[in-house]
Amino acid sequence: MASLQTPYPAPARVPDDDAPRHTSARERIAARGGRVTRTRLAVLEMLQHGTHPLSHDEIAEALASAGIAHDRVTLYRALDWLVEQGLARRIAGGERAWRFEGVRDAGHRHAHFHCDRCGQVVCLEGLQPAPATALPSGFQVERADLVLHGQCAACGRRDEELRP
Amino acid sequence: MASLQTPYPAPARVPDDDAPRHTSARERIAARGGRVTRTRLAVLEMLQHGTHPLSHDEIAEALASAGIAHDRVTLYRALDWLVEQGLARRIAGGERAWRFEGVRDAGHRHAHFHCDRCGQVVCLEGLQPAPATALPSGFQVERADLVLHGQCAACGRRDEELRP
DNA sequence: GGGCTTGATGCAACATTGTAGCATTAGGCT
DNA sequence: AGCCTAATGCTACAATGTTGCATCAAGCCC
Repeated sequence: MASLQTPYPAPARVPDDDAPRHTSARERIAARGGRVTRTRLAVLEMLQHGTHPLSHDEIAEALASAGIAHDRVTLYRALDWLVEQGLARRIAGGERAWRFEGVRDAGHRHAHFHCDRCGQVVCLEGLQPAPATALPSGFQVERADLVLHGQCAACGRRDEELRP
Repeated sequence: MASLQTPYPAPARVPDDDAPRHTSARERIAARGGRVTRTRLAVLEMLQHGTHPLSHDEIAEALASAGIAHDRVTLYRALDWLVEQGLARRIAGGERAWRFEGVRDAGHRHAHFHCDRCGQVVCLEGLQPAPATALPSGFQVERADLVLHGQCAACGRRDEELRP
């Protein structure tokens, strides 16, 4: 009977990198043996400094307005690579599209809040799933995704203004 | 400061129906004022008796092999309607596609396990997110989705057989 | 610094999942 | 049995993601 210690176990596959906050995007990419290209660089920097998970679309838009030439497919592939290397994480939002956030501390995980009104996703530091109870025999958990759904503060305020 | 009692609060919008297990699919559909059509009937029965959440595709296939004529769009709409009426729930799996499960007890919610090998999703009775800690001010939670990812028992066994 | 190798890119074409509009069918009420 | 309209079935389209392949450029070697 496999019992589950915590839904947020140690990370599986991140190499020999503790990703201290001051490591530059350029160094982190090179450290994985990947080529440092303008797309990867810009995307990783964007994710590292972002305060909430970004969708492919949002990233593409930001790249465009930063004057960085890019192709839809290239961006998909860059994101895939970053996730594969443990430099970014993929979050299933409420919609079909994935969202991505930078990974600073490889061991650190947190829940997310998805606003069903505006679609915004925010990270919830300090909120984690419970130490889980038993799982059916033979099941092995690698990670847990906890997504809270509801209405964010901004949408709540907008609501109040409309009918106070 | 809004504080969060539990990530699985009481259900929001399900009408005056406690959906006891012995209520037939036909009755449950009619009780909501919907027309009892072969598609809705077959889908709801499938979801009610299913042991794990089904994808649109799986449902379509099952309908087809049961000889029930159906259109892709009709199935989407039937599922939408069932969810809207609180007779089914929509679960975001790891993939892009939604999965659906029947709602027996409206108040009852549970977590899900997604096998990253075979893609199967199973329901985890008795596993719920922790009583959550505080949320940023102004945030209102309506529901929480907890999805554990890893390897299911079947895939684990298959693995052992290959290299014991 | 210049050339080479191969990983990364850009493009075009395709796949999957889901929606919208609209004419037609059939559920269920009288 | 007939009527009204909710559901259906088509077609067309939108959004998101993937594959194949020719071309480019990162970074290694000299």
